[in-house]
Amino acid sequence: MARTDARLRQAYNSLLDLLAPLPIGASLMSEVKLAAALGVSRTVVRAVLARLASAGIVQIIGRDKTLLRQPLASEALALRDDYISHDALEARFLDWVLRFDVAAGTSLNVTQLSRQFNAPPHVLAEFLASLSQSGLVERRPRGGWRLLGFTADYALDLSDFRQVLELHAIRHLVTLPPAHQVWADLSAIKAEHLALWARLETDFHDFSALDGRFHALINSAVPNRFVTQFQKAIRLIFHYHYQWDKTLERHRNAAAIREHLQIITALEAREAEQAVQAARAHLATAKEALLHSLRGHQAGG
Amino acid sequence: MARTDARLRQAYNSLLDLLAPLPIGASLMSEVKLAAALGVSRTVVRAVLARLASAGIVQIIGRDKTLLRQPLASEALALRDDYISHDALEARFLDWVLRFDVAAGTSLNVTQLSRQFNAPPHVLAEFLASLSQSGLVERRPRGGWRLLGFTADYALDLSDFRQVLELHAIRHLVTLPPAHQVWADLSAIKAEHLALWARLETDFHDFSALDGRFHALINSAVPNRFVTQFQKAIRLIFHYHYQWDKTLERHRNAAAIREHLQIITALEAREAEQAVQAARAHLATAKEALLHSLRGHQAGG
DNA sequence: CATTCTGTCTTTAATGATAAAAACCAATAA
DNA sequence: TTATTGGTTTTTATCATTAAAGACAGAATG
Repeated sequence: MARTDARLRQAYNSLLDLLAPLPIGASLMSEVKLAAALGVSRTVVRAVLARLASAGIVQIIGRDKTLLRQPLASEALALRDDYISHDALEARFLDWVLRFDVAAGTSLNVTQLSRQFNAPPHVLAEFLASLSQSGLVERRPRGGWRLLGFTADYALDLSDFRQVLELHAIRHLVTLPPAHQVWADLSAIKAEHLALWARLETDFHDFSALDGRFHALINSAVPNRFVTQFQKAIRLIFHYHYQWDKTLERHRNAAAIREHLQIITALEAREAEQAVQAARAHLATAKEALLHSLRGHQAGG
Repeated sequence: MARTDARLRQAYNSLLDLLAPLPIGASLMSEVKLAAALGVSRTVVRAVLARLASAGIVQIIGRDKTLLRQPLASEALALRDDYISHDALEARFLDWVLRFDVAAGTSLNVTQLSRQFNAPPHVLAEFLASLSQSGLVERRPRGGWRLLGFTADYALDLSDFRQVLELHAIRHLVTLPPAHQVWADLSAIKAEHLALWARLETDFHDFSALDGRFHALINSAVPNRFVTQFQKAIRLIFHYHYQWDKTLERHRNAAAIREHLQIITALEAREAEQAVQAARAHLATAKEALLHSLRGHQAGG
């Protein structure tokens, strides 16, 4: 019917915790300070105080608020199982889309998704709207949404676009002065690559995270909000695919580390063209791996 | 309360128009065919037919639907003033934002915007969510939205990103075979430039549209959905700014036409580096013009 | 007298109820 | 068989309702 009072309940319980160590007869802070302490608005604080007063835990006379008795642990208000966060929704939805073998063009319905992901419908609608910008999903003319799906075609466009941005970042990077932070970071990540190389037999799974940070570092040379935004999306999708395609994983990661090191070496020598060539080769490998994982997944079901 | 019956009303009126030329006693099509003809679902058609029957305009016996009498013009159902379309909303909102009637950082509330733009609140929420991807607007932690605004910083990022994409498109374009459609289009648009040049004294306002088509053509060489999407956003924003900055407009457009022609000439000669240099110069000019229009507008209020 | 605090009121956003529309299936007429 | 319709279920768009946030003025405190 209306907004839930989850916020009130949470604030109530938090205040009970704050009250527990106080002696009986102690006076509470002002409403404004309580609001700041609990991280809620004064309206909520007043509702909480009224509820505490009617429970006989505090007495409110004028602006004096005194603790009448210790609250019982059982007096905490029950919290309904809360909805998941936006980030969790994004992760679970992408996981579902990227794993789910739906034909491109299937229609999504908000009601079912909201049940599936335990989120209110309007949150899902908002989320789908934000996804529509990246072309994974689109609005149907009258009602509902259509999943365009993560097709091979989409993956190709994504890889190509990634290459454009990343080669530009490489070209830009070599022009940065030696005092720039990126060179220190590059040196550090080079050491990490060498360290992982030494223990690759056992820890080859760690490469996925390292790969993500390496590419983020390269792109950080271009402080552009659009580059950053795309980098985030690309990283998410590549990361998810890495999780499935376990074929030749160790071998593939070893090759990728070698490629990364070639790029780093060329960058440190300020050899722009050499770095670009190395990056081009590496991105081609990554694109191939993405398409391979896609084919394997689609074939497997 | 619930969904509006605007769809029913529109279908009813359309069907009245279809019925008008028919003689009395004529039989109507089947529900499915009527639905196809009116562009609505069969449910709506059935509701319309029921309404026509109760108005005594048609008689429905079994599956025979016969026209009893000519409908009067006054029997059309009144349409409540309909909400604006999604595209219109986008145009009006961007117009509002880009004109800087609001300071960057102000919080937006859906209710007020929904009144201002005559759109239901949830449509506005959906629209804002889709905008959040392009970084013009962001969600506030608890409720509401914040307008990040079209700052000089944003314009710089946008111009830089545009340059990355467009230079890539240029480099790609020269590698396309002579039989490719783009060369014919390029030749055609070159002629348009020369034609506009001849009548520039009077028609310099036509340049804005030509500029948009020229850059769209360049980018069409790269058939990538992300490039296309960004091109659309960039075009929108540059277009809006062109509309205000009237200082030296004729002079500026003349310069831009010369720059365009230089790019085209270099492309037609397959001189990649020369084309890139010309494009770089032109994009620098465009960036300067954008920033200039921004400063002028901010100073003006 | 300045500052802090509270009571009251207004505005706004999240949520459930609900009507309209779409989709589906079985039955029936052609 | 094939096309059409009746009945039913599912889903979406819209609205009323309520919780939360915020603003303001007046009261209380130091």
